[in-house]
Amino acid sequence: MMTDDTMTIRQMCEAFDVTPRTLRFYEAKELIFPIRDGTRRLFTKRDRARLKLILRGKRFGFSLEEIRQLLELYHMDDSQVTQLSQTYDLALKHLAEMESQRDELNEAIAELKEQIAWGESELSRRQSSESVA
Amino acid sequence: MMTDDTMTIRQMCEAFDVTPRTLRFYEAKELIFPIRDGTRRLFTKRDRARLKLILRGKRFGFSLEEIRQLLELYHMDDSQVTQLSQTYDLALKHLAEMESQRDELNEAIAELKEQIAWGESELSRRQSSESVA
DNA sequence: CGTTACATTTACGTTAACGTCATCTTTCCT
DNA sequence: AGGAAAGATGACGTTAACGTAAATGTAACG
Repeated sequence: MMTDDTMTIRQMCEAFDVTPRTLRFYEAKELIFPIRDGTRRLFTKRDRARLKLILRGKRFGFSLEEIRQLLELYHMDDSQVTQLSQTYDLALKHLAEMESQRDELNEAIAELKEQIAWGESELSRRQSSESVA
Repeated sequence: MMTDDTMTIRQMCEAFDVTPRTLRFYEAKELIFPIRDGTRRLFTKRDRARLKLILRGKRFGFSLEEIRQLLELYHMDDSQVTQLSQTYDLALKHLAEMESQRDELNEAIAELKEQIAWGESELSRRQSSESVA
């Protein structure tokens, strides 16, 4: 098989819409761990799963460091499950944070919708009086 | 009345848990417009409403510049309603973004819950075998 | 009137998260 | 073989969002 399930840095960039710099940066920060083919990076399925979570975390406003810690929960090799309970606590904290963020977001959406409705009425008002002016 | 509905910078800081530097910074960036009593800043009800929206926007990962533009929708003096439709479009874009963010957040919450459940089962497994080891 | 206590302005410092060269191998293609 | 293309490694630059320190002003209190 040629497709031994790894991807080059270019393929990763296109697949996830990031730059090579970003991927190298994430590796330096120990968020992903591409294997090496000589000097080149090869990204595994695990790296892709992690990158997906990283990008999502970023959209939620988490820092890379926070994300790095959360990734420990998702990708725990059965060996170093030592800090599991600690990681578990962290996950619960994040869960609570995300749920409250969701609630607040729903609230904000409702308010924004109200404002938009007001804007719509204003727009139509101005349009109907336009011919008069 | 002593309480002419304005607050000092200290009161603001305690009320919103921010530093003076932050408030001055937001003023410099034209996100809030405290009035002056001589050289001192006095924050009005309008400033407080805006600050609340600013802090919320930040929690959702919006930049201060994005927030500044959104604030135009919430605080539009009937005079310069000129760019209303432009602002209105921006609000719709943000609404869509927020709704999609909410959906994704719900998805992430579900996944995180799954992981936490897995973590729980692992923890109990390790605990039951602890006496054996 | 002196001294705390809080404010203001100015300006340089800091951190996160990359961007942007410059330089050097490695690889692939004809 | 020999260039073009892709990848790697520094190293310095950049932006946002404040932090922090210095110098100064002013207001209230005993």
